[in-house]
Parts: sequence; structure tokens; C-alpha cells
Amino acid sequence: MSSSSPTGQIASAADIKQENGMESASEGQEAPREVAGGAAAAAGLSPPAPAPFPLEPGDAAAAAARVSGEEGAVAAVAAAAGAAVDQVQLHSELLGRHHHAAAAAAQTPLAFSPDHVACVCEALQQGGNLDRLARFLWSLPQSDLLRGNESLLKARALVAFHQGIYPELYSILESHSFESANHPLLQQLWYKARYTEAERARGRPLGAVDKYRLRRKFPLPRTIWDGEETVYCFKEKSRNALKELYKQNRYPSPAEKRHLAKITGLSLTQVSNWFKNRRQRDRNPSETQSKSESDGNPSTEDESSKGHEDLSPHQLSGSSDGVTNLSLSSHLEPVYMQQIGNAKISLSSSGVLLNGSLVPASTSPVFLNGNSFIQGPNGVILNGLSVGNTQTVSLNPPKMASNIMSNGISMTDILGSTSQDVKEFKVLQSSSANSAATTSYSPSAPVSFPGLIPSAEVKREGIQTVASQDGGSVVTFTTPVQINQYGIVQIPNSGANSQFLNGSIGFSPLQLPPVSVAASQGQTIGSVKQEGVERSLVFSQLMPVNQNAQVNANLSSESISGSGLHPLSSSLVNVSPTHNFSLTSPTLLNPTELNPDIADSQPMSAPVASKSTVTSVNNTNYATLQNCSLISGQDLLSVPMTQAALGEIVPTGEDQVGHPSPTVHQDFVREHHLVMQSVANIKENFLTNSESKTTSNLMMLDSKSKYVLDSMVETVCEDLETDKKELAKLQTVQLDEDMQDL
DNA sequence: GGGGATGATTAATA
DNA sequence: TATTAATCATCCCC
Repeated sequence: MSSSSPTGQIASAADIKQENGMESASEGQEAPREVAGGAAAAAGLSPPAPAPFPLEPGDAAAAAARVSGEEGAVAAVAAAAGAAVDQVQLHSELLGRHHHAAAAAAQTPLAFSPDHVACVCEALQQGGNLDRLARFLWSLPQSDLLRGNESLLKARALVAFHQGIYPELYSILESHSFESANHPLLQQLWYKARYTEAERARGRPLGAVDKYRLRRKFPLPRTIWDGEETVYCFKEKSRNALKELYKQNRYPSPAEKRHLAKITGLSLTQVSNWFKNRRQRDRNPSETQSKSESDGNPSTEDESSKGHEDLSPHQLSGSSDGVTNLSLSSHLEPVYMQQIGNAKISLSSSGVLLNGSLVPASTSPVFLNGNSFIQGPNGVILNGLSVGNTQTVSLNPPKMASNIMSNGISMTDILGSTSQDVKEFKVLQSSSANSAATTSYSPSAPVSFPGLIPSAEVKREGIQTVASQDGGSVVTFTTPVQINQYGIVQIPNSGANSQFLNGSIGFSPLQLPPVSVAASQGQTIGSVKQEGVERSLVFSQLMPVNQNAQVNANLSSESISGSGLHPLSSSLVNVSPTHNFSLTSPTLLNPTELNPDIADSQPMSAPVASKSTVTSVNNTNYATLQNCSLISGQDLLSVPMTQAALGEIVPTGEDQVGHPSPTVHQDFVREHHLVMQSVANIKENFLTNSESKTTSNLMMLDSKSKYVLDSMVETVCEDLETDKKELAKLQTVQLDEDMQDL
């Protein structure tokens, strides 16, 4: 670029000192005067002067032709972008301002819409034909030049730089706020112009220090700079993100590096170099830099990381394949974390990157499943259960931690949300005394589920197993679920009415009442023996409703093996206002391949306390499922609303004798665990623990609605019966297919 | 892919 | 403007 800088139009030293430089443009110098005058004319500063570059007849036409030919791609973009292409405007005045151009116009009428002009500019820029670009700009009428088209302005800036009219360049760059996409180029123009001016003034090439000083002396205007400060090339935000992750893990996995690179905008090499250099500096005790940077102090970091395996490489190797369940575009976006072992993570103000996801600190909650917990400004969050700062969580690893975190087949959905969502979304703690026993926080204290990912599209990227440090593993799947207008959870790809998770979890259609069902507190939707299990699938009416909802489940084998322990896990399902769960991805997991422990132990087949399933839909198109447990083995989750409405107990396999399920479900339930939680529990949970809208928003049924519901549920149950065999068949087929896929 | 050495650049200071 | 420290990048080796 600098090579193309003018050689015979050297700006004076006085011009160099002028940051703005407009004066020099008006004052003019002999060499650049023509161009400057033309530029001034283009800017409307003076009457148009004869073009310094005689417009070649058909020059603009050639450019236009180039647009339609060689630069067809650009033209295509313009054509697609604007309808103006179709209605070509004849710019007779375009060439009419110049006699020769007018003659050309008379011969070959040219039509240039603003889009055309922009396209021609872009084409000429990309072609590197700046001289021709300059001529084209000269050919444009003043009105076009004043429209502020960014492509035009950029072209003018390029031409000004190319012709050495730096004051004009500076003026253009400072007078218009350019899109960020153009910032790099324009910043380069800015600096190179400064360098060139200085070099000519000093008569010698500039060194790195000289250039640095010039950059400091002539900072970028905000019109071509986002204002974000950089230190040693890296933005401070990026550096903070690097530091935060370094605190937690000095040897990030490739996936983490990639994710961090994506977040910070740095290249993967830069991220790797940064970690490498950082480790190198920390290893060298003679380095004094360590003492100057508290957050990078190796002594403190070492202290903090000792015992947490932070120093060992591949700590999070389980996620090396890319834990990219959530794409973060900024630090403010919610993050959920899959599993990070037993490490306690203290969040700083800059967030922390865990398993490839940068976890924002400050007010944003952090979710952690597996046998880990995070302590942050908002307290501790255990498997989605957030414990306030004032609450105490006692974890006695490994057993206690396991007990709390992931006992049983933990179907934990960790969905991040904004802090606002956190405030509004509260899931009341289960009435389980066991959970209270395993955790020391007060059961009466509302446990907040820090919400969901608002409008965040989380794509399923495959099933992953993440080995935990304590030997457990977590299988995460992301599956959108759909809930139709009747509140029935649909799994489109299943080809059946249920889906399996790890072969142990299935969702059969959740028979939800119409959303118009009037709320009537105290009515029981479903009743089930509650044994304090808090593994649950939670549909919260307070959840933000998103079209691209997803269900994430993390299955911990360790938790499964921990029979007798009362799991504490939850799953959040975000549903759309139209009751749509999007479970588009197959959710059949091979229990053996994914997690042999799960398949082997089958703790869910035991009369464990995994049995809470409550489905509710309020009349505001929000659905709430609270304390829904995972279905074990070949279980399917089914919600016989007749039973639910009557408040009867829907038995598990073992409870079936004592609590027979509805007739239409006898076989079904025999084959599949049906785990439900009574609304009494829900009621208890909500009413006991919630004092606000959580209770009021909870769907309850009045008598009338109950009859409607009964009728509907009856129909649904009949459908279930009808589809029962087919369902099982399809499930088997689907399972086989998915196993093969896996 | 990590460690060590080292050059280049950046930032601060006298 | 020179000096120095901090930071980033690169090369080489393992």
C-alpha cells in the first residue's frame, strides 16, 4: 500500500503536523491541487473543476461492464441487495458535468444507481485499480458523492491515500463513522499515511519505535475504531479472557483454545502462543513481570490451582473434542458448563472459560453439573440449583459431592441465562428432606434456576461423554423438544412417542392440558410418591420461551452407581410461546457405549426415588415441569393426566402394585417406569417456597378445567394405548438406528 | 503440542 | 529520544 503512495506529491512537514489537514487541502499545493480540487469539488467545497484525469469515454461504462462481468459477484450482491438494480436510474447529469463524459454519455447512456456506484467502487477497489477508481469518482455527480455511501467514502479515502492527499484522507476518515468491517483497512490507511508523512518529513525510514510514537501521537479516530483499548496488540477484554482461563487451566484443550479464540477474536495460534508464553514466564522465577500482575502471579495462581489439577495438561481432555454446545458472542451471554470435575471455581469479574465456554462472572450465573460447583458472586450453583451467597453448601467430596450433584442418572440441564432471567425464573426446592440432608442450605430458601438462554440457539453437536475427575462421566445431549398446542411434547425425529437418553431415559408424550386451562391452585395434576428425589425435569412457566429451545441432559454414571443416594439434579426445558420444544435431534443414546456404568448399574430400575414428574402448563403459554425425574432403564415418561388430575399416584415400576396406573397404561407402565411427582409436591414446593408469582403462575386446575382436562387426557390416554405397541416398536427401531449412528 | 531461546514489537519512563 | 521492561511471535528441539 505504501508503495503506491505518491512520490511527487509529498505533503509538507507543516501538513504533517496538522492532524486534520483540511487547511492544506484548501490551500493546495501545486502537485496535488488538481486532485485536491476535485476532491473538494466532490465534497461540495468548490465548483467542479475539470477532471484531472480525463474521463475516458466509456470508462464508467467499462467499470459498469466490469461489474456485470468480471465483478459479477459484486454486482450479484448488489442485485440481490437492492431492487434499485432493476430500476436503473439514468444519471445523465453524471457525465453531463464533464464535456467529454457528456459526449460519452450521449453515445452510451450510463445508468448508475447508488448500488451500482457502490459496486463499481468496490470492484475497482478490489481490483486494485485506484487510478481508475479515482477517475470513476471524478465522474460521479456531486449529489452522489454527498450521499455518504460508505463504499464511496472508502473509495475516496483509498484514492486520497493513493494520491497522497492525506488531509483529504484524514477528513474522510474522521467525518464518517464507518462500519467495523471497514475499520482494519481504514486504520491501516490512517497509520500508513501518518508514517509516510513522517518518513518524508524526516527523510529516513521509520523504525518500530517511531511508528509506535506516531500511533500514539495520532490515535485512530473513533469513526474507524471501536474505542476498545489494546495492550500489546491484544484487546484488554481478550487478555482478560485469556487470564481467566489461565487461572483455571494452564493447559487448555484444543477445543477450549478454539472457543477462546472465537470469543476473543484472536487466532488459535495467538491463543496458543499466549498460553505458552504465559507458562514460560511463570516458570521463570527471575522474571519480574510476575510480580507486577496480580492476576497472572504464578505464586498465587499456583496456590489457587494446586490440588485442582489445574497444572496438569489435558485436565479437561474430555472436552477436547469440542464442547461447543453454546456459542458465545460476548461475555455477557449466558453459558452453561457441562462438567469440570470437582474443582471449585471462583469466578472473577471477567468470567471464566470452562469446558470451552466462557462463563461470565459478575451477575451472570454459572451452571455446573457433575461433581463440581462454582462459587461466584451469585452464590453457588449446583446442578442448576443456585444457592445464594448467604447460603452454605457443604460438600464433602467425593461422596457428598456425588450425592448432591449427580446421584442417579442425572438429567441435568444447565442452561444459562441473563441475570434478568435468573431473577424471574425460580424453581422451588424440592420438599425432599434428603436433599436438605445432603446439602446444608436451607430448604426454605428459594433455589433459583438461573434461567435459560434467551433466544439463544443452541445446536446439538453430538453426544459427548466427559470424563469427570472423580470417575464419573457425563453424557450431554441437546435435543429440542416440541410441545404442540395441546401441550404434548413431541419429538419429531424419534418416529415414536418417546426418546431414550442413555437408553435409560425416555420421553413419551407429555400429555399436557390445553394452555387455556384455568389456573386453580391446589388441584393436583399428578401425584406420585415423593422420596425426596430432586432429579427432575423442570418446565417452568417462568422460563423464557424460545423457539429454539433445547433440552440438555447430562447423565452421570457416577450418580447412577450411587444408588441409595438421592440425586439432586434438574433439567430445564425451555419452551417456546407456542409450546414448542424442539427436539429435532435424535436422542437415542447407546447406554453401553456412552456410559457402560449406566447400562450396567441400572439404578433406576431399583425402587429408587426417581419419580417426580410434574407437568403443568399455564394459560400464558408457558409450561412448567418441575421435579420431573429421569426415567430409568426402559422407562418412558408418561403423564396420565387422568391420574394427575385426580391426584392419584402414578406408580413407578415397583410402586405399581401399590399404586396401579390407569388401565390404559397398565402395560405401558409395566414396561416403562413412570415417574411422577404429585402436584401436591409441586404445590408444596411452590407454595412453600415461593411467595410470589411463582405460585400464582403455577398451573392449577379448577373443577371445570379438570373435567375438560379429564376428557382430553382420556382421549390422549386412548391414543397412548393405541400407539403403545407401535411406540415400543419405533423406539426399538430408532434405538437401533441411533446406536448405529453412534 | 509443549518447552526453551530469542527476535520483534509495544509500552513506560527518564 | 534513549533505555528498559513487558509482551507477542517465531524457530528449534523433544
